[in-house]
Amino acid sequence: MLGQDGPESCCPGLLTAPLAEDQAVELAKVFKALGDPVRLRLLSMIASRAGGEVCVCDLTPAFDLSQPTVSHHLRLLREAGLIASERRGTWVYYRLLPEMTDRLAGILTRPAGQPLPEPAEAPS
Amino acid sequence: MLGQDGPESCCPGLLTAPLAEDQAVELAKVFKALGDPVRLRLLSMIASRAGGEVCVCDLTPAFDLSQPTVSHHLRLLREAGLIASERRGTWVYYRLLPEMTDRLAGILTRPAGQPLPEPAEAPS
DNA sequence: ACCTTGTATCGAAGTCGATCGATACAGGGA
DNA sequence: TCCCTGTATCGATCGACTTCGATACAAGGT
Repeated sequence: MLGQDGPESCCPGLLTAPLAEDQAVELAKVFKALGDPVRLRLLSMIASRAGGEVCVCDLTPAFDLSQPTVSHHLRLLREAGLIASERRGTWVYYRLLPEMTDRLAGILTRPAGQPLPEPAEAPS
Repeated sequence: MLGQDGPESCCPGLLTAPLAEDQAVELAKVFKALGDPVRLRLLSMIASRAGGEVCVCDLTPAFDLSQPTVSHHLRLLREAGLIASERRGTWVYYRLLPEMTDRLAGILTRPAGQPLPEPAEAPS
């Protein structure tokens, strides 16, 4: 997904060169998963947890939402490649997949020397 | 917007501490603006342009979309604080606001030493 | 003043997404 | 085996979003 580490497809960064259509579609799925306050809070609760794992039973009561709704949001985060889940006995634990957040951070980081903005010419 | 540079409110990062509700709401607006392939391509076309500015008249024909639709997407990117616009004569030029992408990159960057993930105990 | 071109706003149509209650599934304990 | 708890899936509802055509607005040229 998202080109992993092929040197040509994924990593020149959003801010360096125009994004191809299919790369944009893939990236948009991940950003869309982050585009909800509940999912952002879920992600930050999972990522900031010492030990790297959180039980769903600790996440659900932190929201004024039904259990199916929280489960739905966790599913979207998982399908976006941001978190992974593992069942151990009765409980399910979620953990951050830092490869994806690392990739997003890289995509949003502009190269060191940004050309200075000066007024453009009138277009054709 | 989004706490600017108060040392307490915005910048500990998504991955370090649980996000407060209102911070999550603000952040989600920006990520939601990035959660669409058309807007991602628009942003990357604007950001990667030498000179730092792009005329709308150069952006619109790059999509199989009506002119009002492209204008709508540009508006959402602008309202998210990702780009700014300026009219010069007949044409309108858009440019990247790198403060916002810088902030997102910082928010998605985890601190150097991430604690090693090891299985958690059964919850109460 | 009028027309022409570039851009934004408006209102409507169709699709997508968040949320819920009901229900199914998984696993441990009596 | 049966029940109880934790979690996921299903189906429906309702609001939000994307898209369009029509139209308004801005600015330059004739």
